[in-house]
Amino acid sequence: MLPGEKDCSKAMLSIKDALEALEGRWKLLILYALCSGPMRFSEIARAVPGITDKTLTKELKALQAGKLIRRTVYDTSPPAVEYTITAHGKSLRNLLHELWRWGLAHRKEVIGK
Amino acid sequence: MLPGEKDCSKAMLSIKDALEALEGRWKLLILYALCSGPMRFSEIARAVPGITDKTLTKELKALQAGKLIRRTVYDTSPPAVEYTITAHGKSLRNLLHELWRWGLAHRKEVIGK
DNA sequence: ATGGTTACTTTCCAAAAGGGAAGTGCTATC
DNA sequence: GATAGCACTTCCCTTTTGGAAAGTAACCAT
Repeated sequence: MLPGEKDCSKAMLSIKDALEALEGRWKLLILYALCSGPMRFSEIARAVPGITDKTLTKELKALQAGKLIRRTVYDTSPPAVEYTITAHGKSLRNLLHELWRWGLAHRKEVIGK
Repeated sequence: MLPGEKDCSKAMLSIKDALEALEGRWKLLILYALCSGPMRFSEIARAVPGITDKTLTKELKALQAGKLIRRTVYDTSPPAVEYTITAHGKSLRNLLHELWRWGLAHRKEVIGK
């Protein structure tokens, strides 16, 4: 920590916090899927291309811990479990939108014509 | 791939592209540091808290491959190497800003008051 | 001669990510 | 009676990530 870094590293630390909460290639995709409404486990698994059951379970737990989604169990049989995005999770919509636009541009710029 | 998923999964794939290009906890922090102007290797190492030389080297290579930064070598001794953010990299500024704001809110919401 | 700076690379190693496949307990359906 | 769906969990195994520390070649300051 050198002098003169204070303001810069404050923003740096906030960004670091955000990246820690959203780390990995799955969390934002899951949140994006949940933007269109509550979903059950198997629905999310189908909506997020390539994710395995095991990974989905883990990511859902992490998202709950970060208060980005809520888990509701309905006492039916077989039990139904619904995942809903929280207000805090919804506040990522702008970011998701930016990511979507940037991903499009990036594909044009780098991946191919 | 089920019917009815087309539009949704298109956005999903764009977001996936973006996440792939920006994966890991370091790339966005490095880009944030470079937003304030070109920097040399050791300057970036100092600006990004916690990163090691090895990791920095690797991430810089990935960022170059993704056309997000440019590497310029000055033939002095000892050699000076400068990293500059490209226009494509600069197009992430909104995203970085969103991340910064969201990180602040997240800390208040989850990590503690 | 010694030590420092620059921009890395290399080696070793531990931890985490994550895929595949199978299992679980219950129920609804054919 | 067999199969399928639900929401997971468990096991096994490979790959990836990434830290710590040392090395390197060239040069400069003391």
